[in-house]
Amino acid sequence: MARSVPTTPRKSASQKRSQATVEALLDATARVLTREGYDRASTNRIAATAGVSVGSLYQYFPNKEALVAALVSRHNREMLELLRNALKEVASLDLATAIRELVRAAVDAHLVDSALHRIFAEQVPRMGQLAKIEALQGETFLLVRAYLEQRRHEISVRDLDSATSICVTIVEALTHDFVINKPVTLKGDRDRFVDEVTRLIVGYLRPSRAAKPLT
Amino acid sequence: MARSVPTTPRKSASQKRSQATVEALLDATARVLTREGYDRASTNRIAATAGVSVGSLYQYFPNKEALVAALVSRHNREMLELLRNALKEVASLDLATAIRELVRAAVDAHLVDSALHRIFAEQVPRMGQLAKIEALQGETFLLVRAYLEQRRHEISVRDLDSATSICVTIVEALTHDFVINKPVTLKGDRDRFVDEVTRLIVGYLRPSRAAKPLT
Amino acid sequence: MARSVPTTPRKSASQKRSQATVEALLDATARVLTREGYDRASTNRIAATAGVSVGSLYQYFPNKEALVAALVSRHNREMLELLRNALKEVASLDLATAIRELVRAAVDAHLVDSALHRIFAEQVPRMGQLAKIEALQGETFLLVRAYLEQRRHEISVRDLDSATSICVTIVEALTHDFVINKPVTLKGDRDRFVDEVTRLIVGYLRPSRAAKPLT
Amino acid sequence: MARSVPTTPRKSASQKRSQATVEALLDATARVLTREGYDRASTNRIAATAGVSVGSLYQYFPNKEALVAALVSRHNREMLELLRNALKEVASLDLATAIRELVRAAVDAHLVDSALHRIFAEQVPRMGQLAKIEALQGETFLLVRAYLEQRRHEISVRDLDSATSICVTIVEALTHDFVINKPVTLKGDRDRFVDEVTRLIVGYLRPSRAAKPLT
DNA sequence: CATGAATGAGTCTTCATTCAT
DNA sequence: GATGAATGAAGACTCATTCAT
Repeated sequence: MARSVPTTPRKSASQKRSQATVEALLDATARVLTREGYDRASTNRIAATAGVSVGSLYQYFPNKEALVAALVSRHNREMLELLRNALKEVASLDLATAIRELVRAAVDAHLVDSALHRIFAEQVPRMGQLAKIEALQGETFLLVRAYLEQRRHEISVRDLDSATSICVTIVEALTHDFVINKPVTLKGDRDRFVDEVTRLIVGYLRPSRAAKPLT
Repeated sequence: MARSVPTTPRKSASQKRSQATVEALLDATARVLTREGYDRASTNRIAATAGVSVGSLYQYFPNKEALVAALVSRHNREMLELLRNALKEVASLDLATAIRELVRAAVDAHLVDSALHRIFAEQVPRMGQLAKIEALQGETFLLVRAYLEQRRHEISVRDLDSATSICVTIVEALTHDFVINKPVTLKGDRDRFVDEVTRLIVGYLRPSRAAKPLT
Repeated sequence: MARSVPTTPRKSASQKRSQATVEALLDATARVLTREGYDRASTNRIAATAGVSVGSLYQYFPNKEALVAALVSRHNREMLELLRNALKEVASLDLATAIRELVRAAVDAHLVDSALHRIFAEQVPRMGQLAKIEALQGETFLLVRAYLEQRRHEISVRDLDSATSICVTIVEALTHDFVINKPVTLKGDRDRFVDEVTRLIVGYLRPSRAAKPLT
Repeated sequence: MARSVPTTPRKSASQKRSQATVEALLDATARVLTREGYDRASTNRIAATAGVSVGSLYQYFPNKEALVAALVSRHNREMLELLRNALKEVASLDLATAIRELVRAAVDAHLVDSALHRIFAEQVPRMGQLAKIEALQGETFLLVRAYLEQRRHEISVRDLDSATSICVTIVEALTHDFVINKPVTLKGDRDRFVDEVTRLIVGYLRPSRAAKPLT
């Protein structure tokens, strides 16, 4: 495909141009999405916001869904990055401290672009290729599951899979609620929130034998 | 909403017919919503499904949003009803058993019409319906909060508001996930699911003093 | 579907209205098609020309293709009508005279709306449901075939199917050419044209035994 | 079109490259046209298929129309070539045998690239290409007319122009139908088809005196 | 009150063509 | 000359809503 004499700068120049366009489109999508909501985010509006023609948009994304999917991917990648880093830094700590740090990281992740995250959670139809949203959950599951595996000796639940799934769902839900709705009861008190969630998770993973009969 | 004490039989008759039409429209909305998704649920399609003209639809609902809002309300009422009943039946039981029953009720509530519930959760917030959904959360919060208050002596958390909020959010998220996504790890094993969630909640509300140093 | 008290005038009124709209759309399609050509005939333009909104167009025709197909149908029906009448009037005549009249009818048929016919022949893509264009050929084939069958004794070709097919194709092609291109050689001389074609066809169907060795 | 006597080798080399590009573009156009149809044959797609950039396409052809026109020309040239050859080989034969060979040649001509020919016949007239197509008809007319002139003594029709026009139109129509639609009645039986058409034409050009009163 | 035909703004998407590199 | 990114006008089609009957 590359013809003769395609001086690298040329190719790289056009590559850079393309990439800039794509970047601009994703940014515009995020902006329009958060400012106008999913339904009012038309491809024309997005292109205009990106300072690009609709034609260019369709040069890079086959349809609106793909565009949003790409943005979701990018956002997910950013959030996962935070989780990965947190897991690294936490590797040698004891469970409780580690969990606390991880919860803190979860809050940070949700703060990356909470408005956008809210749109994703509330408005983007989970259909077709947009199932990518769930992919985040999948990756998260695997990372957390690996971590817990490694801390197996500090954990007393039997089924690690279920436990992982539960923890991930819980932290996601609570963090989301905390960041998005700022629940009246914890309004902004981030430390108390982290404490509370940590206690919840640790209590679940490492129930003291003293835990009384449930019947 | 239902006018009280219909005076003349004639009036009541027409009221009954109206009521039936409204009912038919809501049913049709639910059907179309679950079968076609929010985006393809047009008022024309809904009216057709209800066996009514679009004109009639607009006789009863000023716009599409109001129609969906009414359906959300109806659905919420049904789910809350289950919760209220469960709370009554559970009043005299000890905390752990009670929680178990309440979790079970939560699953039942999500099974009332899980497909519809999914649509509401994933697509409806696009509209101004957040209010309605939050209203459900609000009512739920109040009911649960009242129940926990009454069991205060069995609960060792300090801030009952936070605890309520956390419990409600958790149960909602886990139940939703369980019903909608049938997580691989618990696929369909409802009893194990209920056990696990119960243990989680009880452990959180009534931590054994034995829960030792986190460091 | 019919509700109570739908006084026939009402129903018929709206039926009349609908029908008028459909008629207007088909007329507009013909006009736009002949004036602008197939490619420039957009649904919006057609609707505008019909004095109707695009929405109405799509109320009656699922897409542009269907609209054109309906017009083709209508046009075909008109042309076939002429053929049917001619066949009736010709039933008792001898073959040669009959053929002459039929050729004349073919010319008339092509003159019904020759501009439109030209567009159909030259510009309408023969794809999808537009295969209806060929349906005309099919019906024509059957009618002519039936006629020839009935005149079997005056015809000396062996395979009546082939003969029918050939006659139909020939007459269509020549008539089309005559009407559309007014070939220099016969410019407008309709009687000479009819004579010539008649001689051609009759010579083919009823070759005199005297026809010399072809080898 | 090919410049004559390329002087310098260098120039000739680049000319050869240009020529190759043009050839590639025409081939690609034919491929895309037959595979996708006229409507979906975009210049971008054609360029891509040719392994060339759109820019290059526009270097050689001012617009899409010119590109298709060139392809039509090439195709016409190929078909005419077959006709010319057939006329040469047939020069000394008697009329009936000659006609038979010419009809055979017509079928061959239509088989050169029948898919492409179909597209030209059905879709291309949409553009200004009618000229090109009529040019083919024109050339064909002249060639055939010259041939018939030369066989004047074997032909008993009066107006040779009309006769030529009719023969050309007939053979084109029948052959086209035979090749494209494979009429049920003659499905694939090429020899019978050629026989039949030959009989038709010869009967028309050389009617035996025995052909009786038409009245 | 019911009906359903009509409306038309607004969406997504394509494609011939240009032009900076 | 070649490249291919960018353009934007234009087209097909949908749908919430209105209103004459």
